[in-house]
Amino acid sequence: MSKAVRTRFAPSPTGYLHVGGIRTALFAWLLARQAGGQFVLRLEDTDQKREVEGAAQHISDSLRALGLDYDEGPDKPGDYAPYRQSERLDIYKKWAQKLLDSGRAYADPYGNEEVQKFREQAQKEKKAFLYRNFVSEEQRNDTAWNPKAYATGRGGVPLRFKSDPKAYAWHDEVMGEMSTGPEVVDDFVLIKSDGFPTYNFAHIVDDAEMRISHVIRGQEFLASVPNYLNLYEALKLERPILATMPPIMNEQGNKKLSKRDGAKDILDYLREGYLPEALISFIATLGWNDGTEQEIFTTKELIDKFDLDRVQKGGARFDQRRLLWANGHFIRQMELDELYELVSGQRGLKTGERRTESEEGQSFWPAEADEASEAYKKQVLGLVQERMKYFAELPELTRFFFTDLPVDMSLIKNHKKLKKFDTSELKDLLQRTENALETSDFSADDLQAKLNQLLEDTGHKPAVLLSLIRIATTWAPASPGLAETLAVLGKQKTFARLKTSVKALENS
RNA sequence: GGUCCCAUCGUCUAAUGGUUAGGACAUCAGGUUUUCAUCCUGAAAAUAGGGGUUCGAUUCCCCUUGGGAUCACCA
Repeated sequence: MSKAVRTRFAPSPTGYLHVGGIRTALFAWLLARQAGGQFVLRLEDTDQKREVEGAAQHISDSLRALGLDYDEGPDKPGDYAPYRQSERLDIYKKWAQKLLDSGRAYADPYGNEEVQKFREQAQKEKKAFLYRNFVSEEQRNDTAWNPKAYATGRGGVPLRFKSDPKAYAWHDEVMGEMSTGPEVVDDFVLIKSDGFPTYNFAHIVDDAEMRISHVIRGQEFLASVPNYLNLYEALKLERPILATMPPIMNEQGNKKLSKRDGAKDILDYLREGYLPEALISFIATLGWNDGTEQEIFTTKELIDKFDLDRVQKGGARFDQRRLLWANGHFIRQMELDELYELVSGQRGLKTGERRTESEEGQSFWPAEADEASEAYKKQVLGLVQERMKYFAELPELTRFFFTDLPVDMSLIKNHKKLKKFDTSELKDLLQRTENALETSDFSADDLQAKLNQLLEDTGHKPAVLLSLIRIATTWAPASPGLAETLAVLGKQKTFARLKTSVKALENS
């Protein structure tokens, strides 16, 4: 019988989450959900210096906003609580003692400065730095590590792992068969002088204690795996299934995507009106595909189809344009009522989940739409749905439906057809338009019929007449179809704008 | 420099010995009575290089080149 699937996402609370972290979390979550297992959030806050206030909340907000719900976590205690490493110091102490008892750990005889010198020496010799080359066997047997210094933050001496260097061959669910020689196994620090464990030690202990079945993480840890394998053996722990994710590269493709490269907070995408499901689909296909020609996946499909075997080994670049396309795709698929609620901030971006503070009640409508009725806004939204790539575009797409835009003659002067006409001719055409639409009931169908008649009567091409009317009634660089737009604007606004435009042409 | 990983259109990728090397994003050109977008049609666009193995290599092996990760009391 196979072990129950329990996966974890274990970030350190040092800031926000970007697509890289989210992808790791997503894949771990998918694995748990498809197997009916559990997904655990664990905070690796063992470096007090780097901890950022509010980061923990930010992380859980981000996961929740995307629908990556966790079964156990700092704010959702389960059988293996606590889920914050800073609250698990006793557990690491217990395991450290085991290593001391079995002679597999020792008190670090050197201070920081000395180690730094060793490192420089190794670098000068163009060799990889191996700590164990600088300690004697006698030093490595010094198990008189003072546990009293533990967690006091004062006068502590680091505890080192006494490694047993050997060659390893192991299987990685993504990378396949891996192998390394003994030269990469080293005596790393288990417990720092401040009494906190290192990641290298804490995660091994926690994954075992928490019964984690699959460890999914970025390739920055790949080189350390032999050390971990050595530690598993010393601890007599069964090792979990390992899966190494390829890096997500920046847009230039020359290094791993990072905050420095402008990798955005995933919540910023939500604030700009990207849909959680579009983000999920996009991020999942950054380094994974199901082998078919399907390009867009619902989260449900991902749970069904995701497979570590099909994760790429090489890095993939983050391509903003593809995300934009995916988001537009999801927006077009959406029911108008649902889209309206999201765009109007009537519900959080993630259905059925608690909204995060930052996005609660966020409306994307332009301020000018405040007084407009829901029915009116819905009609407007229906017209721009297929051209909106993300919600933050809504104001520029719809502002003219709610307020009169200033007359901008450059729209006519720069128009390739209209610029050839005298303003008096254009003015005349607008007046004929008024006459033609006077009897319309302002339904889109009837408007279209009247406009067709006008085209016939004036003998002008659509590119001339319809362009002119479109500009004169919106003064926007772009707008939806003319008949639909006028139908939504209504007779009153349409005529008011036509008159304004006639006057403007007279005065120009 | 040591160690490990990777290498198909600009980008994300399919094809795990036999295909005119497929799809999508982006780009360009046409079409859908105006604009922007959608949608449709079409175009251009790739197996890094060199050796093997094989009747036959994108695919297997080796070398070169290129790229990435790592070599912390950070994770």
